Amino acid sequence: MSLAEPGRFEKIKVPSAYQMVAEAIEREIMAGRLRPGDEIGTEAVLVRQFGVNRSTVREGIRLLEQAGLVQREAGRKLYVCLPHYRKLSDRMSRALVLHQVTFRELFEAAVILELGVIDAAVDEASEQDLAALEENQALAEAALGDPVRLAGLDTEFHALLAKASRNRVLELAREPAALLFFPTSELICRRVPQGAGRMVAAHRRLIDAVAARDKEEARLWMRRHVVDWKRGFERAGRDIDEPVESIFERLSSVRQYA
Amino acid sequence: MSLAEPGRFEKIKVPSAYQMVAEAIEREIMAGRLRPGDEIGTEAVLVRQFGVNRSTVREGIRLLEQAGLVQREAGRKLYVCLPHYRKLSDRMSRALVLHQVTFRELFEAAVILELGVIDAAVDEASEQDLAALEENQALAEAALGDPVRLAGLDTEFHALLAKASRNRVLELAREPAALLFFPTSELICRRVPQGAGRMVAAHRRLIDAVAARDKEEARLWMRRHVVDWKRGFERAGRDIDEPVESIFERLSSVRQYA
DNA sequence: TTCGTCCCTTTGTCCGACAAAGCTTGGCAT
DNA sequence: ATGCCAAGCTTTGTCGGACAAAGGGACGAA
Repeated sequence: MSLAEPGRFEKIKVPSAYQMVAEAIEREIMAGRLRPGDEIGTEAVLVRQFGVNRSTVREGIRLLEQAGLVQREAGRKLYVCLPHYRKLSDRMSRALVLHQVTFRELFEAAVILELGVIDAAVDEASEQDLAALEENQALAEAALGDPVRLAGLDTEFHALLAKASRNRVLELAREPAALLFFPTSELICRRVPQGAGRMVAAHRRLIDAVAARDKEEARLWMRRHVVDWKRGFERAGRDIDEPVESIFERLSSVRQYA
Repeated sequence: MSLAEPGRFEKIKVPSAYQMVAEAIEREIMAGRLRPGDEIGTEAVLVRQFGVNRSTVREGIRLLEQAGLVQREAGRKLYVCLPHYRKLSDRMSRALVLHQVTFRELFEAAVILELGVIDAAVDEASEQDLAALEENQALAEAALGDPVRLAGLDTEFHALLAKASRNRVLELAREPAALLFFPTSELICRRVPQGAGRMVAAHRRLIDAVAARDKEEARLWMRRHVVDWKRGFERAGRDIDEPVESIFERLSSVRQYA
């Protein structure tokens, strides 16, 4: 029996060399001594600096690469970069799927998050934000018969609203749920005849309310919009208490690690 | 000029072998053919299955390891595991810091998220949840003079509330912000004399309101509690519009990759 | 100046090797 | 028979070296 058992002392952890390489570079980044855009030396340089083998350096770099802290440009130079929201959100979404969260959890979180977003968006949206929303709306009205395209535009619509909120914390908080939530709009638009029309109509009202800085109106329509999703989901014959994993296959992007 | 520029064609991506190894294993996990707890073969087995070198397999495994999809037990067997919220949230928090979000963004998101949490907690909290909150409260009352301990208990209090909401989507959505938000309570408790007392008093009211299933009361005190944080923050001489990176050093956990 | 070619650098992959730490097995003492 | 211990096998972490492919730069030709 060699497993650590609870007791007087903590289990001693011996960090491996590749972990220490990753941590060392990460510390430089978090401390601001390496800034996004800066180049990290070549593998050969790192080998000399850390005094470990190139294989070890490479394994360490893989950790940072996966964390989104460094990136290779076209298979070449290695440089520091800001972890991109989308990538992080993808990971969170996968975690939610693996934890078998239900559509109900997703729905209830979406109500809270999207209401919060619309509140902030009414206060903060700029002309550019409104223009982007209008453009999305125009595309959506032209795609009323295409569920796949429409679902994509719905997802984008809410992402644009989140950006208009000018609150990146909120933007990041809602994204994982959104990535799982809105794609099911595709299912709804296909199965429920009036679904697409109601969705686009709600978007119209939301844009107008944001433009008019009318918070009450905006909240009202956002609530209707999200509740519509729930109704459509049930009308499409799905159970709101089923785990989301059932529809996840189509989401798994091929270029997860690219 | 070899950089891909926007134009007629998408950039061609050539996935490397180690990425394909990671993706292949990830697909098995996401498809449910490998379940949490299952063992993944030894490196030698993977070498034979994928027909690539062990170094390549190892680099692929590093990606999965960092993604939290696989884990090694005591440096030995490799097995599939559920990505843990805490680890994902750490990563998100770091991203927020690197993106230089401000305390204002953090504060406004916290208002929305914590109000959402308390709403759900009032509906869903079980006896066990309440017992855990009471225990936390007892410890906090005994630690009124210890800012560090108190800040930790405050963070835990809100995490317990989130768990009581029985909504894992919400729980995960709030955690990254919480990891940055509540630790500053330490600063407040140290600098603002009445800070600690007000905090513990608010927690008391929150527990009671949840126990009484009184949503209005709970929302009221949660709002006061969070606004108190903001007031304390300003009274401690900090600017709400400064980026959070300024206080991040103490958060960077040493065993990020362990 | 612009273009194409050659050469050097760097990455991705492969091969082989070895020490340390787990696990297994077989023998030994009780 | 049961329990303990040591030797041996397995697996991981690390190392050293090697090579093809692709990027980048220098150099010369048009």
